[in-house]
Amino acid sequence: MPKEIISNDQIKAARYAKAMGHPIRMYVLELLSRQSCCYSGDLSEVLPIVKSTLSQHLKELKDAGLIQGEIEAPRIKYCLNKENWKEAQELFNRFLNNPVKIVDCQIDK
Amino acid sequence: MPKEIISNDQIKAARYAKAMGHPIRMYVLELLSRQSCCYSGDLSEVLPIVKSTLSQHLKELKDAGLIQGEIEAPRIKYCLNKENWKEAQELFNRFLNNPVKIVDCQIDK
DNA sequence: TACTTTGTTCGTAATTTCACGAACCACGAA
DNA sequence: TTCGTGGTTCGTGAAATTACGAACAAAGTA
Repeated sequence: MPKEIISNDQIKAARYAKAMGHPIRMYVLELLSRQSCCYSGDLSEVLPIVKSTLSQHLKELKDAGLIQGEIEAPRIKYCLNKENWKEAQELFNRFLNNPVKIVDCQIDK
Repeated sequence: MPKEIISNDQIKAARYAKAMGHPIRMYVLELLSRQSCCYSGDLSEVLPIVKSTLSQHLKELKDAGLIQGEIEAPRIKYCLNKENWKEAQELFNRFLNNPVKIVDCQIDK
């Protein structure tokens, strides 16, 4: 949709950011970045939303490529998608840790 | 809205992430992180959207606290909101650079 | 086979987002 | 005062998001 002025990295970073743009999804991601995996039922017990809504949030994280589910008996085990998580880390690290210049605008007129 | 299970930091990070969740806004933020400031008109010339839409995106970034505008003659100069930008950096750095554990779930049953 | 557990999908409703054009406002210049 | 210039706000649609409950599906257990 946007022209070539917008880089692929910016589009990718925006997609990851959008997936992170909800407290519930942030919670899940942070949990998975510390705990390696979890089950939807465990989340459902703790979070203030019904399971169908949680399922939707998990689907969004999955569609964005940030997590992945693995069938395990009656349950489904969720973990980070390591590959894409790494990509997101790199994109955001590069983006955020750009040293902010103090020089004023080029266009000074 | 969410219970106490979700931390304030997660809510804040989600708010920043949401603001970053569009390629246009990503573009603006990345520009400002390299260039210290810019004018809406310059962006409008380059980006494939009309100026009213751009204005909306800039407002979202402003509302999220990531940028600020300063009136300057006929134009408005936009820069990063240094304070909040720093906060976002810290939140995301902490969040993203959590070393991913390889140990399996606690709940192994 | 019937029951239970675990999650997804469906249908619905309220809200928000995204994009556009038209109208408007502030302010310096003629 | 009138005219540009530069942006914002308003009004409007189309589409996406968020949330819920009900219904459904898969797979192990009685």
